[in-house]
Amino acid sequence: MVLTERVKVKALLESGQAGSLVVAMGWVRTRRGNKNVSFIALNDGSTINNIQVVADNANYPEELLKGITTGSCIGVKGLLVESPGSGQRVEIQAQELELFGTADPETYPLQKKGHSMEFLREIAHLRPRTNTFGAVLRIRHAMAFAIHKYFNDKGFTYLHTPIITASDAEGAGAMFRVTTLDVNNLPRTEEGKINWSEDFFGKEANLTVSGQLEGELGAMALSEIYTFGPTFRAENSNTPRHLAEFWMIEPEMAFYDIVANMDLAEDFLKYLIRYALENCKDDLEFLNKMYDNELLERLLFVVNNSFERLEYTKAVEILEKSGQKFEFPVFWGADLQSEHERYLVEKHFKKPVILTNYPKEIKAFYMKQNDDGKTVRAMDVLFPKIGEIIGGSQREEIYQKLINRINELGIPEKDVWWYLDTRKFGTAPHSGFGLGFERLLLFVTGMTNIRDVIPFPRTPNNCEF
RNA sequence: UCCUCAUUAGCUCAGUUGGUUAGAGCACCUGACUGUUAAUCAGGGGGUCCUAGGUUCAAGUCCUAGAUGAGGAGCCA
Repeated sequence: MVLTERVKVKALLESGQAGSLVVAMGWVRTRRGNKNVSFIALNDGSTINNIQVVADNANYPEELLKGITTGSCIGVKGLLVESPGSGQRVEIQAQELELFGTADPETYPLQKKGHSMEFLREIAHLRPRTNTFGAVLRIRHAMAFAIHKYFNDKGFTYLHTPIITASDAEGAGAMFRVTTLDVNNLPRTEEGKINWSEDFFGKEANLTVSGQLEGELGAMALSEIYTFGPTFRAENSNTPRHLAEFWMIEPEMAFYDIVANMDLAEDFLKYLIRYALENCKDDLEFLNKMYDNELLERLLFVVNNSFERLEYTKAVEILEKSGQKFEFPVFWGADLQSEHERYLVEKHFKKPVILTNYPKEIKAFYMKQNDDGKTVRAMDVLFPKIGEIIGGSQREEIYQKLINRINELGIPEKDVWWYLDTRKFGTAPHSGFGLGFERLLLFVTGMTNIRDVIPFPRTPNNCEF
């Protein structure tokens, strides 16, 4: 069988050109049949749907047929014909069968029955072969592509911010250290401290927790940029919404105020969800059927309704008047807890909410200070079930205000001198936000654990595969 | 990291107030069936009851510690 003759299953199912001789290759999902005939459900990952291969057993050696079990890999050459059976429009009447790789049914872990997500996480090297992960990974790809398309079409420049950074001022959480020093024999200074000047970069280095600060440098030249890359947080977070290694999209725009920032965030999210609805129909329908009957409805609702925009102060008032009993008290100045956010999104407004103008004490140093002296122009986009999907702000562009805040917080100027330079030379009003890619995927796929929307999740105590 | 719950066959789970030889469905193997759709039907094999201690005449079941997993919380995207 000639490999280059292969046609993808998706194309075969869509072609409807019955009568032509075709070659298909893929992994066997099930084989049924009797003494005379075998029905093989074949999948190559190009679509969630399988193509049915029909083989007359008499035409093939018993050894070959015996090897065609769930999980094995085969090639088939045959006639694409209209299927007499119900359940599929076309099927392949096999003329040649080639067994590329067997999968011993006694030891192959995947069965044709459904498996728990927990079990599949333990065999993450094989789970892409399941319907669920095939669907999730195709949707993940579609969303990554749509993100680039959206920004490209809008004239944004894709900026590659560094993954290794020596700046510890991002303040977004604990970092993973990057070093080439021998950890069993660390060089010491005369005071007995570790001598980082002997390390690879001549100073302490870590994996990035955010590309934002460098993103701002790009925006101060290219006007509109975005980053899309891996991000690392060494927090000991054990939840269905956190990963130690995740992907983040961070647009940063000169000449955008907080309102333009919100407009972009809302338009962006709606574009992505609409893109999924239009381009991942089969996969979404599968997920809707198998996991979450309200998934499609929820996606359509978000696309068709405007997000609620609300100031932090108003949110606190609503929560105080709600009569709800919360575990954590609500008062002006308190950081909103999950239960508060969930009440606003899922009970009060029943739609996505954008909260703005938070107290400056609970937000990062770089956020634009309001004239009231108390709040900053932060914005959090809150989604049902997911919580915070986007965090962003207008940035403080006035040098003196920014440096005052840095000093208040005790951030060493020498670490961020290059960041401060943007405010010194040709500063501009600007804004940006960060979208957690896997959190977006949680929402779009209806999966409930973030470890199930990334191929190989990294979490505390888990770095397998 | 804290709180709660769980861990029994390859997978998903049942297992009564502690009491004989630990069960089911699916998967797997064998056989039957001329077109099946998570095929069906009959039969068969398969167990470190998470680990280590302890209580007891007797522990899958009770107690202690640990490991692993899940949910909630915190941190955040």
